[in-house]
Order: sequence, then C-alpha cells, then structure tokens
Amino acid sequence: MSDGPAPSMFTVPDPPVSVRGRRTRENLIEAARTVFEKVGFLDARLIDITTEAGCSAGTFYTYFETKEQIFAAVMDRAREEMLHPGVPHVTERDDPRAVIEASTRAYLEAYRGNARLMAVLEQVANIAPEFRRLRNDRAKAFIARNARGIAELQERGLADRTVDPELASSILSGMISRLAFSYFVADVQLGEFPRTDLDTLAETAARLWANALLIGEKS
Amino acid sequence: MSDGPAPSMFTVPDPPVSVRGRRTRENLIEAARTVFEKVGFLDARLIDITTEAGCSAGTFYTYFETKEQIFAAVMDRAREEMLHPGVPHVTERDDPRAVIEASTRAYLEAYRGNARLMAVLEQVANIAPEFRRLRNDRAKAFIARNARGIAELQERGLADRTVDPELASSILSGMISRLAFSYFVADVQLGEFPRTDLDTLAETAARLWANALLIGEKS
Amino acid sequence: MSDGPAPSMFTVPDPPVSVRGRRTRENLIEAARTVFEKVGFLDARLIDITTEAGCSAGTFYTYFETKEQIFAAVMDRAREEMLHPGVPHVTERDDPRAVIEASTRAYLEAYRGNARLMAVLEQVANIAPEFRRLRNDRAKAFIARNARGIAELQERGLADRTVDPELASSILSGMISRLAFSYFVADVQLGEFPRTDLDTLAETAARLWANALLIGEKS
Amino acid sequence: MSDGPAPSMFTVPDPPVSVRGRRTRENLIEAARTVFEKVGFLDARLIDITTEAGCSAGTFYTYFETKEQIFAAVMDRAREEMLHPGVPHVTERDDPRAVIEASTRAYLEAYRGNARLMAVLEQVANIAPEFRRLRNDRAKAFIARNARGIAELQERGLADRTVDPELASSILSGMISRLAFSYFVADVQLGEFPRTDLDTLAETAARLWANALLIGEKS
DNA sequence: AATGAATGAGGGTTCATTCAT
DNA sequence: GATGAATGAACCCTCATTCAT
Repeated sequence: MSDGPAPSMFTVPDPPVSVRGRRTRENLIEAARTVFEKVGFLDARLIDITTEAGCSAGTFYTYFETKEQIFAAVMDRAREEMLHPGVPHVTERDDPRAVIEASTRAYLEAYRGNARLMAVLEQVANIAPEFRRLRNDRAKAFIARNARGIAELQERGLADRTVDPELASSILSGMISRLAFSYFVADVQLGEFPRTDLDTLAETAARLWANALLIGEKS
Repeated sequence: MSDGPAPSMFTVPDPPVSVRGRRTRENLIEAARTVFEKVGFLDARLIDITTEAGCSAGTFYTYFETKEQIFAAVMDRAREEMLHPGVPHVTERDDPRAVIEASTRAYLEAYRGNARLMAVLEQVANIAPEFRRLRNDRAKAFIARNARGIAELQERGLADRTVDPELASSILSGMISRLAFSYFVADVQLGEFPRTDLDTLAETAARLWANALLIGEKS
Repeated sequence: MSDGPAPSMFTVPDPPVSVRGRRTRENLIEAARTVFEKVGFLDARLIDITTEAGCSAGTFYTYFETKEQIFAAVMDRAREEMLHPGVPHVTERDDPRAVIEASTRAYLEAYRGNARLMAVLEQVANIAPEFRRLRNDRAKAFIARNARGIAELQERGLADRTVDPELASSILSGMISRLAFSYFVADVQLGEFPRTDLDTLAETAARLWANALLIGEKS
Repeated sequence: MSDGPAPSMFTVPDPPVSVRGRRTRENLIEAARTVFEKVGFLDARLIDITTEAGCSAGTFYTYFETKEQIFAAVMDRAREEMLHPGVPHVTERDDPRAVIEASTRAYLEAYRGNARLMAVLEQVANIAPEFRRLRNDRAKAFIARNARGIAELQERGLADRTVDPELASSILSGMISRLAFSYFVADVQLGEFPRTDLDTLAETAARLWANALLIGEKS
C-alpha cells in the first residue's frame, strides 16, 4: 500500500570503491529483489540472497548490515520505476475529470508493475516499524500531492468547497491505494477477484473520485 | 483491514471436557490476545502466552497445535465484538445520507475498539495465506452487504445507475476500511496523524461516499 | 530372535484385586501388543496404548510403571503361544532325521505365528539391556535343549562325536533362529525374500543340520 | 549382523571445500563413531557428537542433516575395515575344507574387530528402515558370494548336489553371521558366554558347514 | 574484497509422569 | 479405580553474524 516515490530512508555503509565492489553490490540488490518477490521478506534468508547473487555469505556484510537494510536498498532502487503522477495540478488545463482518470490509471499501472514488491513492502511495514514509516511517508507524499490538486480545484470553483482538502485527499487517496492493493496483491494472492479489467477499474474509480468532490461533468 | 464478521475457519483439537480444561483454554485465548496485541504475532512466543495464562509450556499443546491456530481462536472470539452494520438496507426508510453516515460511524467505532487486534490481523494476513483468506473473506462480506445497499438505492432511483454496484462497493468499502486502518492502526503506530476527531472523519467519509454515488442531498 | 519359552523376568505392581481391575489390566496388555506390533516399541506412546485399551492415560500407572514393564507383560502373555519343541529327545525313538525335520518345522511355524512380536523383541533387545537378557535366556534354553538332543545322539553313536555338543548346538540353533528371523522378520519388512515355501525351508534346514552332525541317512 | 561390504547408501550435502572443512567433517565422523559405540544410536545426542568433535552444535548441520546421515557416513567409513573374504572361490585350488575354515576365521575376525559398530548397526536396523536395507544388502552380498562357492563345489562334484546353492548359502551364511553376532555382540553385552576361543569357534563352525554340504574329509 | 566454516542463542515440540477430582 | 489436565525436562534445529584465511 505504498503510494509513491519517497526519498531513501537508510544509508548503507561505505559506498563501494572498486568496480568489482560496485558490481557485487548491484548483484546483491538484484538478487534480494528476486528473492523477496519470490518468498517474501520473512522467509528470505540471507544465504538465499547471497547464493542468488553468486557470492558467499560473508560478502553480504561488506555492503549491508541487516536484511532490513538491503530491503531498503531494494526499495530505493525501485523508486524510479514507481514514479507516478498522482492527480496532476490543474494548471495543466485539461478537463479535471480527464486528468483524474488519467492519473488514476497511471497509478494503477505503476502499482501493477511492482505488485510483488508492494506485497513485500506491505508485509514488512506490518513487521518492522522503520518500514511502516517508509510506507506511510510514501502515502503522505501521495496524499499531499492530491490535496494540492483538490485545493486548486476548489479555488477554481470546480470542486466541493465544504470538505477539507487534506482530509478528503487522505480518504480518496486511500481509496485508490487500497484498490490497487486489493486488486493486484491481496486477491491475486488468492486468485479470486472478479477480474475487472484495468480500464474499467480506473474509469470507475475516477468517476467515484470526481463525483465525491462534486466535480462538474466532463464538459 | 478486516471488514466484518465471518465464520470460523479453523477447528481446534478436542474441546476440553472438564471445567478446569475449559477454564485453561479460556485463559490461553485471553492471554494470547493480550500478548498478540502487545508484541504482534511474530514476536509472540508460545512461552509468553502460557506464562501470561499462568500455565506451563506443554499445556499449550493440549489445546492448540500452532500459534496460527490459537490466533484463529482469538479472532473467532473477537468476532461478535466486531459486528458492525455496513450500509444498512434502505428498506429502512431513513434518509440515505443519514444511513450512510451512521453506518460509517459504526464501522469506524467498531474498528477503533479492536484496532490493536486489527493491526495483528493485518500483520498475519501478510504472512500466512490461511489468514489472508480470513481477511479477504471478511472484506468480501462487507463489500457484498454494501453492494446490496447500493443496488437498492439505484433501484429506487436514489443513486447513480451508471456504476456497477459490486465494483462501486468494492472501491468504496475499501475506502472506508483503508481509512480505518490508516487512522487507527498505521498512523497510530507511528503517532503522527493529524488527529481528526472521529465525528469529522465519519461525516466527511460519508459525504464523499454519498456524493460518489450521486445520492441526493439530505432533504 | 527369541527362541523359546522362558519365565517372566519382571514383576508388576499389585496383582489387581477387583474384577474391573483385572479386566482393565487385560485390556492394557492386549492393547499394548496391538500397538507394539503396529508401530514397534520405540514409536509406541503410552497414550496410544491407553487409547487403544479404552482407558485414560493415568490409568496406565495403576498397573504398570514403565513401557518396558508392560512390554514384559506382553511377552509373558505370549509365552504359551510360542512354546515349541526344539529337537526332541531321541528317547522318542523315531528316526533322528525325521525328528529334526519335524522340530525344525515346528520352530519355524511357531516363529511365523509370532513374527511381528519377535520383530519387536528384537528391536527392544537391541535397546534395553533387560530385554537383551530375556532374548538371550530364551536362546539359551533353546540351545540347551538341542544340546541334550545332540549329546544323546552322540551317545547312541548316531552323531559326530568329535564336536562339543554345547558349541555345536549354539551354532546350529543360531542357524535356525537366524533363518526364522531373516525369513519372517528382516526380509518381510523389506518385502524382498526369494519366497521359498516353509516346507522346503524346513526340509533343507533340517538336512543341513543333520548332515552337519554326520547323522546317518534316513533309513 | 551385517555381513559384508556394500556400496554407500546416502549422500551427504556438499563435500566441504576447504581443508579446515574436511578436517571438521572427519572429526565429526570419528566422534560419531566413538559416541555411537559408547552409548548406541538412540542415546547419542547430536551435542555429544559435536562436543566430542570439539565443535559447536550448529556445525553439525554444515555437514549432515540427521543423525541417521552421519551414522551412514560412519558405516561408510568403516566399510574397508570390514572387508572379509567370504568363502573364496574354489578356483583357488586349496582343499575346500581348509578354504572354508580360513574364510570363516577371517569373517569372525573381521566381525570381532568391529563388534561395537555391528551392535549399533543391529540396533539401528531394527529402528530405521533405511538401515534395515543396508544390513540386508550386506547380508545378501555375503550370501551371494557363498552361493557361488557352493555352486562351484557342486559342479566339481565335491558338495551335495541335492540342495539349492542359494538356499543353502542363505541358511549357512546366516549361521555364521548369527554366530558372530551372538559371540561378539549379544553375549558380550551381557558378559556371559562360555568363552570359547576364536580358533575353536572357527574350526567347529567350518566343520559343521562343510559337513552340512557333505564335503569330503580333508585329505 | 571475498570466502565459507564456525558459532550459539533461542524457540518449538514431545510425552512420560503426576495428582487433584 | 479412573480420569485427563498439567507439568517441564530434554533435545532438535535454524540462521544471522563473525572472523581467520
């Protein structure tokens, strides 16, 4: 249920000096992502990761101190892939409903592309406080951006002015991220969702969002 | 992120015959709930539970086979406390918006009352597949009930007929459960939410829900 | 590899007084035999035995002190069934070879009828010293009887006088008991013996025995 | 009651790479043998073995997965020491009775040299099916070799042609292995055999064997 | 930098045995 | 006599972490 890009929270020991060192570190991070996505955080043993990376157990500690730390590195690495627009500022002068739908779709697509990693983040966030923070920070960034969008629409008289934009954003942003989680993680894990296609999903969610804020009909 | 009552999923071995046995089993379940709420599922050791229950380590196995099983018993026990109304059928002839607000408030209050346990369920659901199912079943029950409510409003011409009631319900129900989770679990764990009071929360969420479905203003 | 009847080696606590008590004790012994034959001595849990006997765990200790003790009782009970003739004294004036064959067959048949119990005895004898003694005492009794038979044949000039009857008996008696063990226990457990029929087996073994002692041809 | 060499049955995980690793593995095997011979298989705790080997408990699992597996390694290691001739083929042109006596003596001597280990094997074979197989395979190899010897003697007209060489061999080979077991294991454990010396033992057993097959007198 | 063997704390689990009812 | 719940010692096994090479 992470909601967007956020700056790294953890610092790893010494930034590797040699080429070989940099290479090994890369391997470890890729291996960790592979292993985490396959078996989750808890069941991943460090030795699985080092084996996958083609190095020995001890080498792990040259670059990382804990499993948590390498997970942070994995999440960090995944940041760019997970960039998504949120609800863009309306200064982009498009029709608000079109903008909302586009950004909802973009969010869902980004989530889908990283669903397995999101599942792991969710697992970890419910285990380790430091990742709870990571998850929540991402959520907050997403909420803040959307809150700005809502506020601007309100200022332009295009959205319901009676709701607090922060609060409305946190509720509606949660709606979207929860949808993504249900759709791409929770239910997929059980193989049992009414498999609505992503287009319908994005369209419906965007409509509900726009209606909720009493945003006027698409012209 | 559980959303409602659901039937028990696990059977525990031989229900104790004697009074003493029943007593001990009760103690264990209460102790387990206490321990789980304090340290979570993963960090709970069986010996913590038996110590809390005032019995020896071996006694655990007289009543349960695994930590998962006693957790299931705890959840089972907590079922009644967590009953909540969902969006009641509109046959209850109240103003729809009032009904939605009341049931939203009821949901949030029920969730708040079991927040720590919900946090644990969320942790467990992301670890053990059998509890993923438990969580999802509860969510589904909640969604199904709300879907019926939405369909009835649509039939009476009081709600937007262009959305699929099932899909709309899964999105909006997710919005509510996610809100409850964020508000009472995720953020509380970090101590950092803009502490909106529950009334405002329920009111805003209900308004967004009603608007999303284009339900007419409170007369 | 037990070889014959032997007196009980263990004394059980108080000989049960009441009828009900006697009955329970019987049940326990029968149950123990059933369980031992099914899963062996090591894997038999006292609770398996009491369950099979239809009584509670605690009741066991009314009649026995240890698993070893009830096993001794089982063996004791099985004594009569396992009576077998050995090589009868030649005062029985039959043809020596016929006598040897008859008694070999009798031994093998008796062994076959108690094969599962013999397997357990063998297991136990290699675990618990007190049963090693039980097994060996039975073997000795068998050897002693056969030694007397050999000595008598020697005295009558019908068998090789150059061998020590005690030593010859221990070797040849071992041959028979080993054959029974291989045939009815060891290989059966693996399901892979060249399944010679018991007649051929007895006949061949008896011929080898008689030849070994240079006993004259059947007249 | 094992009867001869047999190929290894178990493979242990990753043969250690470093010298140090090989050394530790050796230590563990030697330690295991020591401990097994002292207290048997069942009473041997892994920690006894690692302590004896001078390493920590966890190290065991670097080289072996179970107590059964290290026992297999011990037996494997002991294979060469236990090579014994069986009844050599008569192509060796010696007097058959001399050959039989020599090989009987060789068998008994080999058995005596590994008596404690044989006792353990016998214990284990009556507990764990995989070792039952090990024991029986060894027995079969011994029987097969002796059967060939008997068949050759029959072909040369030097032995009773009326018995099936396979069956006769299984009976007589059993006689020898049973003798070895009784003499060096079962009775020694109780300290109560009429301590016949090995020469007499071998001589008598060989004579009985040869007589049983009606092999002509030593010229 | 990399190796991989060694460590050992820590938890789960079993089941013979006891004992209050 | 019978019950069956409670006990707790005993042992196995995992795996993150260290460190000599």
